[in-house]
Amino acid sequence: MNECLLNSFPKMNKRDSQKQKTHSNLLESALQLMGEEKGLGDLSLREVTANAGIVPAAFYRHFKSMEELGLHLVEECSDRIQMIVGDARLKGAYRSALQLTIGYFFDYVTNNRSLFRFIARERTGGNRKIRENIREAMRMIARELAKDMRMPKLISKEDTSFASELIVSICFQMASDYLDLETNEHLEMRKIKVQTIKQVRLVFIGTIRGRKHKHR
Amino acid sequence: MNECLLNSFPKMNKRDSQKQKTHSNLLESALQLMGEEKGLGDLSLREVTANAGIVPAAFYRHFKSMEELGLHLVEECSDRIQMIVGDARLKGAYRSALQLTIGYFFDYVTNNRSLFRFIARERTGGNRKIRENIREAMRMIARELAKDMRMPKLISKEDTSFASELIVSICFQMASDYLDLETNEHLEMRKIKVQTIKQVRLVFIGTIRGRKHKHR
DNA sequence: TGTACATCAGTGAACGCGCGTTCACTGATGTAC
DNA sequence: TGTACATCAGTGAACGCGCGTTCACTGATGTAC
Repeated sequence: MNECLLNSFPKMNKRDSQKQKTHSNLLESALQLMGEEKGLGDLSLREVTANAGIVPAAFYRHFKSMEELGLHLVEECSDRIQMIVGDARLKGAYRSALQLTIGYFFDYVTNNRSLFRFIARERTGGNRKIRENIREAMRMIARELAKDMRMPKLISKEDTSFASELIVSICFQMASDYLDLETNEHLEMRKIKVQTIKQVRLVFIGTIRGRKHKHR
Repeated sequence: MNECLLNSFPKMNKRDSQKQKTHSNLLESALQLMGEEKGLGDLSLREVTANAGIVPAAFYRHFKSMEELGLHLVEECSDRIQMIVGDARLKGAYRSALQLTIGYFFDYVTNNRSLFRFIARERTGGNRKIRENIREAMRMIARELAKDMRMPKLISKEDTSFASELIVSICFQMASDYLDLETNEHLEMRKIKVQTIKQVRLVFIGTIRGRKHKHR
C-alpha cells in the first residue's frame, strides 16, 4: 500500500521506489533487532544490513552512519505516535474517561513494543543529538495531547501545555516500566496502569486546584 | 581515609586492601569513562582496565563480566544518593521551602554529574537486571524522601509513598534533562529548576486535594 | 624470629572474531536522441 | 520504437583494529611451623 502510494507519484520510478523500500527495510530491521533488550548503540551496521538483506557496504547508499539512521528512526516513531494520538482524538478517546484513555495508550504501547522501547530507551540512553530530537518529538506529542485537554475554561493555555508535557513524560516513563514486565505478569501490568491513572489524575487535580498560585 | 578505615579492620591485610583499592579503581574508572556521553554498554573491558592501571585479564579477579561491574555501580550510586538525601534531612533541607530543597538537589546533581548521568541513563537504557536494580534503588530513595514528607496528618502513609515515588521519578527525569545542558546555559538551567519546582508543587497539591478520592 | 610452602592479584602473549570502512565492480533501470 | 550512453543501488573482497577471553606465569604477601 505504501509502495503503491509511492509509485503513484510521477517521479517515483522503479529504481526510486526500490530504494525507498530498502531504506525502510533498514529502519524496520534496526527497530526489530533492538527488540526488548538492545539499544541503538548495541546494533552493528553489519547486522542491520544483513537483516535487511543487503551487503554492509550498501548501507552507505542510505545513511552516512548509524547515528543518522537513529535520527530517521526517531522521526518515524514520532510521526507514528503523533498519528496514534491524533487518531485517538478523532475516535473521541480523550474526551471519555481517564481510565479509558490510559487504557488505549497502553494498548498502543503493547502493539508497538519496539517503537516505544526505542523512544523510552534512547530518550536518556542515546547520544545527545538523538536525545534532543526525542525531547522535541515529545514536546510535539504533548502539543497534540494538549488539544484534547482544552478542558473547562478553568485552565490557561500555559498551564495546559505545562500539564500535558508532564503527563507525556509520566506516560512514557510508565510505559517503559510496563514494557519491562514479562507478557504474563498481568497483575503487575494492571498495577502499572492503575498507578499511571492515579498519577495523571493527580496532575489534573494539581493543575486545576493550583492554578491561582501560578507564578509562585 | 577510606583505605585507612579498611586497614583498621583486623582481617584487612595488605593484600586485601590492595584488592579493595583496585576494585574501587575499576568502578571509578567506569564511571569516569562513561562521562557525559557513553553508557555502560559503550565501555569495553579493555578501556576500563587500562584506565584503572591493570591488565585486561586481571579484570576477572574482580568481576565476572561488565554487567556484574554495572550492578556494583548501581549499588554504590544508590548508597551515595541515599546518603545525600539522608544528609539533606539532617541539615533540615527538606523541612525548609520547596525551592530550597530542589535547589539542594540540583547542587548535588551538579557536583555528581557522572553518578546521576549513569543512573538516569541506565534506568531505561541498560540491560534488564540493571534497570530492575535501579528501580529498586529509586524506591528506597523515595522511602528515604518520604520520611521528610510526613507532612500534616492530612496525608496517609500510602499517599505519601505514592507521591514520593512520583517525585523521585520526576526529579531524576528533570536531572537528566538538566545534565544535557552545556555548563554555560544558565538561563535554561534556571528554567529546568523552576519547572521541577512547579511539577513537584503540583504533585503536592494534587496529593492533598485529591486525597478523598483515594481509590477511584 | 626464621624458614619453607601456599595463596592469589596482576602479567603478557596469544587466539579467533566481528567490526566499520574502502574500493573497483556489475548490471538493471533511466534518459536522450 | 530502437539504440547508445549515463546513472547508481547493491556487490564482494579486502584491510586493519579493538574486542573478550584463555592460559601458564610471576613475585609479593600471608601462613604454619
